[in-house]
Amino acid sequence: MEPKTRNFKTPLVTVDLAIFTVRDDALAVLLVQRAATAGDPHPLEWALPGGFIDIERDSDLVACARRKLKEKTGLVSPYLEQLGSWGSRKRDPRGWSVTQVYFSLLPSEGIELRAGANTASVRWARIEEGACGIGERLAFDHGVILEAALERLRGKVEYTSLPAFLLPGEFTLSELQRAYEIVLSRPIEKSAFRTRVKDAGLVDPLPRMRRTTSRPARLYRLKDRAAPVYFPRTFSPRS
Amino acid sequence: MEPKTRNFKTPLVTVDLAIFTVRDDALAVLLVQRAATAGDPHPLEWALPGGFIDIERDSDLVACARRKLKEKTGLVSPYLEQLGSWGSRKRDPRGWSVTQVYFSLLPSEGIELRAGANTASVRWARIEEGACGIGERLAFDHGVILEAALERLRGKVEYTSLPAFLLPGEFTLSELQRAYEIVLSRPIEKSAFRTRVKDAGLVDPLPRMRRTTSRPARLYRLKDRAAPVYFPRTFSPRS
DNA sequence: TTAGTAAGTTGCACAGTACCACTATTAATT
DNA sequence: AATTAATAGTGGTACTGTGCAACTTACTAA
Repeated sequence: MEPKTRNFKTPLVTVDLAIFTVRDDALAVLLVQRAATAGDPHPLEWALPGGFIDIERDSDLVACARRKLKEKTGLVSPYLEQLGSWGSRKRDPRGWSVTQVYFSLLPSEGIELRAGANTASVRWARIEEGACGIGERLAFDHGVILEAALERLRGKVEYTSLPAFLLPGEFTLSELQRAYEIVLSRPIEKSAFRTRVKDAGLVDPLPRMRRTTSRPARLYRLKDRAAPVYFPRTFSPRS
Repeated sequence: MEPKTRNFKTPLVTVDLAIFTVRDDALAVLLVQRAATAGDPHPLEWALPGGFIDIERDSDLVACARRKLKEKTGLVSPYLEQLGSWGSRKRDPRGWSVTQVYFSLLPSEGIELRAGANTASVRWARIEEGACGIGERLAFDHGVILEAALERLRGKVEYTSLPAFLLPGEFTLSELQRAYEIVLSRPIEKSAFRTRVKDAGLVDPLPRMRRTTSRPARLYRLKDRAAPVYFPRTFSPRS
C-alpha cells in the first residue's frame, strides 16, 4: 500500500551551477544556451547550467551537482560549495519551482566544454569589470542568481584562499595575487599579500621556477586542495 | 494544452526552520513534536518546525518560511537568513526529498509558542554548553541540520552583530556581551567588546537606564534591525 | 558609613596589515 | 660586456583593532 500522499502538488526541483574560472586575465562564468525544443521555456536564451534532479541517478544534491559539473567540464572534483536556493511561483513558466544553486571554482587550463543534452552551446562569459554581472539578460532569474554568486565570491575572497582554486595546480605568488585582483577588481598590496599567504601555511614551495622574460618566480602548490583557508582579517586598504 | 511534462518524478519539497533565542541564560532552539497521524513518518519524535511548501499560498521560499515562523511564534519579521538545503533519496521514508532550511534569531520575551497543525507540542530546547546540539535524537536528518545551523551561528557571531537579534528591542551593553558569550560558550573581553560595538555604530544610546542592584546601565537599541553589522576582524583571544 | 557589585574607562601590548622603498635575478638591447 | 627593462622578492615603519589588566564610577544593602 502506498504511503499517505499529500493532496497538494510539490514544486519542480532543479540544481543549477555558477561555475567560475579566470581566463584571459578576467573572471568568467560558464553559460549554456538553451535548446529550442518545443515546450521548453526560454529557447536559445543563455542560462546557468543545470537542470532537474534525476531521482533515479542522483543520491543527493551534491551528487546531482557533481554530475552536471562533470557533464559540462569533465572535471570530477573542483571546488564546490552550496550557494543557496531560489524558489517562487513565478520564476519558471511551467509552475512553482525551486532551484538549488552550487558554485564552483576551477582552473581554465585543459577544460574542454561540452554542450551535452538539451543545450545548444556552451561558452565562458567574461564578467565585466566592476559590473554586477555580464551585461546580458539570462533566462529565468539566473541574472539575480549570478549576482548573488558574485557577491558571495567577492565577499569570501576578502578573507579566504578561494582564488587559489581558480588556478592550475602549480602557480606563482604573483599569479595568485593577480587572481585576487581580478576577482576584487582592485589592486592588492604585494608585501602584505605575500606575508599573509605564507604565514597562513596555505602553500608549499616547489623545487621549480616559472621562467618568463624577467626574473624567474618560485612555483607553489596548495597544501590542501579540499578546503579553503580562512585568514584572520579581511583586506582593508586605508584610502 | 498542458506544457510538456517531465517524465521523471520530482522530489518532495519542504521548508524547515532553525529558530534560536536566548532563554534562562542559555541558547535555545525551537522544536516541535510530530503528530501521531497514520502514514506520517517519525510520529511523536521531536523535529525542527517546518513542512511542505503550499504552492497555493506561498509565493516564494521566504514567504513560506515567514508563514511557518508566524504560525509557531506569532512574530512577523524577526531576523531570517537562508541556511542551506539538504536533499537526498534517503532522508525521508516517503521518498527523495529536499528541504530548504532557514535560520531565525529572535528575543524570547513575549513569545507565546503555538503548536499549530500536525504537531503534538512545541518547546524551547536548551543547547548544551559546548555540545554540538541538544543531546537528543531528532527526526529525519534534523540533528545534522541543527549542527550546521549552530556552526553557522557560532561562526558568524565571531564577526557580526547577530546576537543583538536574540535580545529585545532595548538592551544594555552587558546584556549584549552576555549574548555573545552564551552563543560562543566563552568569555569576551569587556573593553574591546565595547569599543568594537560603539565604533561600528551598531547601536544608539537611549535616554534611559536599566536599574538593578548595582550601578545603572545605559540602555541601547539597534540602529538597524533589518541587517547585521560586519566587523573587520574576528575575536581572537591570545591564550 | 562602609562593603559589595556591576558599569564603564584608561593605558599599554600585540598581531596583522598598509604603504613605501629597496634589492635581486633574469632577458633583451646596445 | 655593460645597460636597461621588467618582474620577483624583501625590509622597515606606521596604523588599526583587539587583548589584557588595572582602575574609577554609581548604585544597593547593611
